[in-house]
Amino acid sequence: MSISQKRLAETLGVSVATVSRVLNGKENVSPETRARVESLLRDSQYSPDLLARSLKTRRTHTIGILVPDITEVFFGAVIKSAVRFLETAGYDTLLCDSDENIRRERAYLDSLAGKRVEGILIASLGGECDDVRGTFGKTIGCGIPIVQIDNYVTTDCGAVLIENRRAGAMGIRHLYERGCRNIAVIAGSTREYTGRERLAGCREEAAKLGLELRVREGDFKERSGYDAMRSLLGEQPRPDAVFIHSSKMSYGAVAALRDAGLRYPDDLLVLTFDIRDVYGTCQPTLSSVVQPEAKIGALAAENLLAALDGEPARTVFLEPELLLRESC
Amino acid sequence: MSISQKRLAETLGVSVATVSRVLNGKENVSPETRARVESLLRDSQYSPDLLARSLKTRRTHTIGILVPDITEVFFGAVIKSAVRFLETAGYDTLLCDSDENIRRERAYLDSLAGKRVEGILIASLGGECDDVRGTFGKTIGCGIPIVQIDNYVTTDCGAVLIENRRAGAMGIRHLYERGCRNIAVIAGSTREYTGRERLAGCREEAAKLGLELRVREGDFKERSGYDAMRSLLGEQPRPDAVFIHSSKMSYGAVAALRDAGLRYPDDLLVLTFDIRDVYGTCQPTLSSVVQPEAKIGALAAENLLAALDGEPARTVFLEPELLLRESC
DNA sequence: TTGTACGCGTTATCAC
DNA sequence: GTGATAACGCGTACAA
Repeated sequence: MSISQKRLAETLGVSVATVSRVLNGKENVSPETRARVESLLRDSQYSPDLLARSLKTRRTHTIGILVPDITEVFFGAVIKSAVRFLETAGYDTLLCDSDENIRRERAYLDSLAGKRVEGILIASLGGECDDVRGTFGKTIGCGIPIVQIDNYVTTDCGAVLIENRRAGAMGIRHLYERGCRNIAVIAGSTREYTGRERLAGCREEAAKLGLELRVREGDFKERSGYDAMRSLLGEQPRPDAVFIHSSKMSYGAVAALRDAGLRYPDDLLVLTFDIRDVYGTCQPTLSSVVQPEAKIGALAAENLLAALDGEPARTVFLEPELLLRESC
Repeated sequence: MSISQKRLAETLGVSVATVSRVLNGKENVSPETRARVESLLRDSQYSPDLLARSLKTRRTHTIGILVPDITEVFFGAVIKSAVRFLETAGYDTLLCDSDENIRRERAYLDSLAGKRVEGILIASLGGECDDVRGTFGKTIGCGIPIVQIDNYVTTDCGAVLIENRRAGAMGIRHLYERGCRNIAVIAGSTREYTGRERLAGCREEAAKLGLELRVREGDFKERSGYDAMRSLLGEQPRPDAVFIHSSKMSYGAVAALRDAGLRYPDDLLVLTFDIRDVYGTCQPTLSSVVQPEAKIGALAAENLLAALDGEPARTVFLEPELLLRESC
């Protein structure tokens, strides 16, 4: 238990109002009393009760950030960027990891609302549309602005994300230009927006180029990437390129490739997603479609703060980038 | 703004007390009134004000977790484990990333105290001892129990961590047994406990074995690992083994090795820290001294909850483990 | 310059 | 079974 203003006031023989004034740096307090209060403030372990303060001022200066997996490198970068931006703007952050669990996502959404955050940045797991509308609906109904990142599940609030179809198309086009005509895709879950869109982009581009696409669907995690690649390698003819739609699935897929005794880019080309791997830990180095994480985080935060000022939150689509290394 | 109990009560023609009773599932309320309240509760977007509730009940059921870098794989695993444990025990979590910044660590510590968390799990950056005592002192003075993880900076509160000296000794011993007599160490910052202890363990074991140790000090991050390895390779004779004390430094060091045209384990053996790399992304696979992350997280959380019940928080040292793969 | 009093949304105590 | 009402810690309008 920390001491309260009331107690401070009692021991000092002044009123709580005076203590409060000193704490908030108000002008109308005499230098002597101010000095006395500040002196006591230093050695008595006073810690202002932010809950009570927020209750009174009706402001928390707090933004919630909710992602499916905090250990995903992409999310880590986005979060750090957003948190720095918000910190500069004087906002505190509440970080939540739903662990890819839609129930937990909802629980966190309720919890954040209960904590009276002033806005939320969310990479939702997004189910069916009406379902989602229901989930976000309650939060928005409480007057809490939301900005989506990564996953775009509803038009009811703003979003900052890449043009995922373009990312898919970009990958297929590149592999085609490298001479591949027998391309396989390991897609993320099509129950999620990013999974669907990236795959749709691939299909569109393939259709334009007159290509057949072999598709496997995973869940964005290592294991599903491993299994999908294994399954693809069991087919004849073997694909001449594989485009994998998440970083973790890519690592799994590369392991499956190696376990099958195959090598990239010799036996087939490999194109990944969200892998920068600056230090070339994975050899040969992996080419990848990457997102501007820092820009996404900062822009989403900026967008959200604008929404707090009443502006309708915008939806911004950024350009994905093709990071070419050795794998294709 | 979400609706309040008062408003609900008004529209229903009952008192706030009744609404509160229904919300808290108290028995003494008639079935009919309960039904009426619950009905209204459903379509009016009521979200209980957790701030007000905590202010009144003087409980937040919230634990703060503060680490230097949320993207570090080790911390990610510890956090997830701790959060799950706390969730099961009915506790909420406030996640903070100090970004290796001691000033930010202190700011978060104050902020968490202000938010009236009931306990804190911290992997501190830990400076000089008195300094630290000052930092934690205020928090502990407020009656908030702390349990340290990873870094052990003060005896004033409990801790859950590995026997870091043993981890260092274990690594040197293993490399010695593999025939190495010219071992180099890339240590973490000796201004941090883990950096100091791991290095001390190495030195002790080396002394026992009659070995000279070549030591470089880094800051746990990739770049410093790269630079340290480069510097080591510039020396004659070249070391026959390198023991690197963090995962990120290891990736940097491996890159430097490769850039120098050398290979492990042929040209020299490599032993890393905190790298599990289940899918063998880095080839040849890296041997590593690893920590039981899940156990650390759960045990630390359990320890902290016990401290909330008045038990003095214990300090627990766990065994590091040697994960042997191909690199040594 | 300083103090008194009120209210933020809850829960809990006490009457009825 | 239900309704006033006090209190949690804080900021502030109003009085003094």
